[in-house]
Amino acid sequence: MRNRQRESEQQQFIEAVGLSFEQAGLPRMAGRILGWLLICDPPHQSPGELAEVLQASKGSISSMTRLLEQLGVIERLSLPGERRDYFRIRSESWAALFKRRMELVSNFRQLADRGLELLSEHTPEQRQRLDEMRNMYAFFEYEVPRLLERWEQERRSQSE
Amino acid sequence: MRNRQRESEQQQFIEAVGLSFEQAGLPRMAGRILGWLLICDPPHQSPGELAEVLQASKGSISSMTRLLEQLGVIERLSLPGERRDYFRIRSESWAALFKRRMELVSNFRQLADRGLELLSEHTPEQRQRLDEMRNMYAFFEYEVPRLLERWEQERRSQSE
DNA sequence: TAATATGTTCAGTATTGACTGAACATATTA
DNA sequence: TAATATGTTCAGTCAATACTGAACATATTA
Repeated sequence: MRNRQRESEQQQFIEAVGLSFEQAGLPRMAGRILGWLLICDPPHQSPGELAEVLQASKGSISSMTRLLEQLGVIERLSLPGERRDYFRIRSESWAALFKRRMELVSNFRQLADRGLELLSEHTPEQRQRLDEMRNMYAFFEYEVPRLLERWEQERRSQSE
Repeated sequence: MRNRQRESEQQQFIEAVGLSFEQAGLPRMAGRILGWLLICDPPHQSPGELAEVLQASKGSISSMTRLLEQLGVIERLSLPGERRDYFRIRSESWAALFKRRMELVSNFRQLADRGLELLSEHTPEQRQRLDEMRNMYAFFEYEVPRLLERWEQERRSQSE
């Protein structure tokens, strides 16, 4: 009966996902929820179950699931004949997260443009810093969505 | 004499960069420093000048410039015959920042692998969530460095 | 050597925001 | 209707950390 060991490994995995989420700038508890939803059986869990497994308050589970839902990472699931709600990971979750992150890139490109307006009367040398910033973020702003499309295509052909 | 207006616009730009930096998970003051270094004249500034313009303590300037230096975003500059140090933006700054961010992608791919080990005895259906996560992050872990290379090439050909 | 100019360290403060837990809402069953 | 089961809201707590400011370090000039 290696159940203890297995549970401990699961807990460690959950914490690791939590920490990574925190590094990405999201609340740790949101990461913990996601960590558990990645390995739990069945793959859908009720708020109550989440609170118990993660030893968190119901309030925290409620607000973090709301956040994850808004981010497009999880979805709510209601089963016929059951009054409880469930959450599970959306299949597009990671692409959704990635897209959200890419908004920052667009934001930085806009900042560069704004800076260039400020220096509109200045010499090319003065503007070079902002030109480089702008060019690079514009490049990624254009190319990353294309990369995502390529990924979607590959995924589609994989699942056939 | 529209000097007041100009200064106010500069301050607003600095704050905007600060806020964007904060959204990206870095200290706001680091963003402010970068914001000013993007538009200042001359493009290099001493810690003292930074503290004055940004109305920040010398301590904060000292630790934030250290951080930005470690991140590869700015570099220290000492001019002959001057005892003061200066900071300016590195030309590779944005690529350096971007690469740093991409470490998170690699991290998430590794997490997915770790999860898959935990579910090594489970059915393909059970493992699907983690498979998708792994596949997507592995895709970007591979492709984004290629994109960065393409960018470096374009940049080189631009500056010729 | 003292006086000045410059920069760093670090202990302490202040602020932000994640998280808790109790009160409240809603639905279901008896 | 009361009793139970479930979920949300929100005021308050706590911890992490960005930032300040004073003490300290270092270098330069007189």
